Amino acid sequence: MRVSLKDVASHAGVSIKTVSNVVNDQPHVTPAMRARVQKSIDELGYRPNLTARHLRKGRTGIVALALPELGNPYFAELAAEVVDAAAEHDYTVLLDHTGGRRDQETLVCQGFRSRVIDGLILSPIELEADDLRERAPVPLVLLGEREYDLPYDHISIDNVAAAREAVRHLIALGRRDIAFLGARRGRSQPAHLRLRGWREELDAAGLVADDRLVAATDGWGHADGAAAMARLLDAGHRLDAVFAYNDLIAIGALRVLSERGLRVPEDVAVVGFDDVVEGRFGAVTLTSISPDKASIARMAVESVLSQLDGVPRQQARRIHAGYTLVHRESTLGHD
Amino acid sequence: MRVSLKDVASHAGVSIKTVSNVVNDQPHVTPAMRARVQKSIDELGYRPNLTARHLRKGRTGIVALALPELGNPYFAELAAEVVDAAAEHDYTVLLDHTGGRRDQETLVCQGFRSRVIDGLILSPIELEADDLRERAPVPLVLLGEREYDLPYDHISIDNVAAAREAVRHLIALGRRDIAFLGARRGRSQPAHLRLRGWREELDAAGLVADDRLVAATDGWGHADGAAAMARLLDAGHRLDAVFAYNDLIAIGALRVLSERGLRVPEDVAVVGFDDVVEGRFGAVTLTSISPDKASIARMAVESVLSQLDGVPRQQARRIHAGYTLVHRESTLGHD
DNA sequence: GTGAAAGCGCTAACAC
DNA sequence: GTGTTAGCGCTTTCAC
Repeated sequence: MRVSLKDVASHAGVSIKTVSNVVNDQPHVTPAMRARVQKSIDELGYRPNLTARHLRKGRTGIVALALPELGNPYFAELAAEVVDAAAEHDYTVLLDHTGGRRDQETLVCQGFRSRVIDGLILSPIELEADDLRERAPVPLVLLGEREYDLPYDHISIDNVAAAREAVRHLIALGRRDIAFLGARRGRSQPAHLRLRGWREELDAAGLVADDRLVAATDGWGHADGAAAMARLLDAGHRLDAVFAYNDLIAIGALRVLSERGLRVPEDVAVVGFDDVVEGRFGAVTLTSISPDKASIARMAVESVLSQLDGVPRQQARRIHAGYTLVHRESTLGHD
Repeated sequence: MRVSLKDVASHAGVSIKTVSNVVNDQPHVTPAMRARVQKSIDELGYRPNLTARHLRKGRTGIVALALPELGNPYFAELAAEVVDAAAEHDYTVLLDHTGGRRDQETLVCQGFRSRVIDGLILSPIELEADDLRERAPVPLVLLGEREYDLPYDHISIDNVAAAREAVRHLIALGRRDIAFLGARRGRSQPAHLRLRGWREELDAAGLVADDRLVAATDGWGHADGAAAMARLLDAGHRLDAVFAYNDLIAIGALRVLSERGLRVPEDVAVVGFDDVVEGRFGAVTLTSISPDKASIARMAVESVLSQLDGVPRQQARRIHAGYTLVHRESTLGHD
């Protein structure tokens, strides 16, 4: 049977309160008393029951992280950062994956597990503002590209600016026919941010943003990128560069390009988004937008914890994390 | 303020117990009563406090998964499977990463968070048997390649057999000088299983297991594989095949091979281990041992839950999950 | 500085 | 079928 505070108290011949004081490092305990209690704790092998503590304090020390999919290394790398950031505040992370499905995302927000987590960090894909009409039962922070007009903090990089920088880089290389891979198929959202950045930068450069060079995908994996690239090539449109929604799509495209005998970057330059490790080790390393994952994670955790301490946000904060464009072979050529 | 069972009870004009019965779907409640209580629940927006429930029941509904690193897609993919497997039993997953460091692994086992989790699934790297001398405070299941003589279930594929199959495949291709990439540098463990499989199969085929063709690495990432491959090539040993400890190392090696102008598989055939998605989309797709991640995850969760229901294991079970060798371009040649 | 007692929200005897 | 009550292990006033 497990040993409780009470057991320690009677073993040490003191009251529960005193033991509690020792356990919680309260100041007003005499050193002698502290030593005596500590001895009992050690002998009995006492360990505090966190569930009970949490019930009492109203906090669990757990924050949930709900991501579309762990299989995508970007999210996996981000999850690792969140775990670290949370650990710095003595918080642990409960992991969910929603599959990017609206029902799952809604469920997670509306208090699924609400009483066992202190807060939620969510990276939504399909979630709509309506799904969040009623206030989330715990502090909530949103991550990622989707934007909502809701009173929740939202942390992301400036997707439009980042996309523009990627396209600008391609244009500077002399490319003119720049495809976009990874527009969402069948989503209501009119133009997501990275696609908008692609369009804006092309417009700004006086080039045409040719919709025939926009390839939609069902998902965001390698296979989706490969399929989209193949479709574009099969359609016979001229193109000399590709800007992909993310690295996985870009890498899928790279594969098809090589199968078709097209050289990267000579024939087609490619830029991805996310800077996943995998992009640094292909036959052609991938130029990519590199979001500052560590600071995204840190800010997300801090947002949750500050909401926990203070009043719930009336006003959403839109926080932009940093990013850089990392130049690699897919736009530079081999050394 | 949050609404509790008591609030619902007084609102509906019934006792707490009745509300509890409704919430927990107990059989003996009249439909009329059930409807009335449900109405109050809905109006008040009641949601059960899981912490309190768990304190009472002694279970939290949470199982921890401690992995070396999420950045490695194998672990990320495995984590996703564990989340799914746990969900089928209405369990959720608390994620940890240990960084493969012994102190972290020990901490996790010895009850770090023990009172808030019902069980632990751990994939150890550096952990030694001594670190587990005193019984873990919750049901524990071990995953992965490390083997211990301890009373805990251990789930993995048959690493020796799988490695032998990989090497056998290489030999069948006519390769004779088969390198092993990814032996652990500076670890006490004399021969880990995949290395042993490499050696055994070479012996069985009457070939020499040349230790000069064994390249140690510090870690298990792309960069480690690239460095090891480069070292081997620089040393000038003749080799016509590579068997890597995992896919990431193999992919790093692939990169170096291509930089050096060596063709895969014509000059050097390569086999990896893990079958991560990434290996299916490189310029050269990667032949790999594919562990049945879903069943590993399922068995791990089931082991924890069965220990929770029954008596703690006196006898460890060593469970082997299935695997297959997936043939791809790195040993087959382009189509 | 230390002790006694209340109560966090829930479940499960047991009584009605 | 439904109500009453004790108590899971802890923290926290409030006395002493």
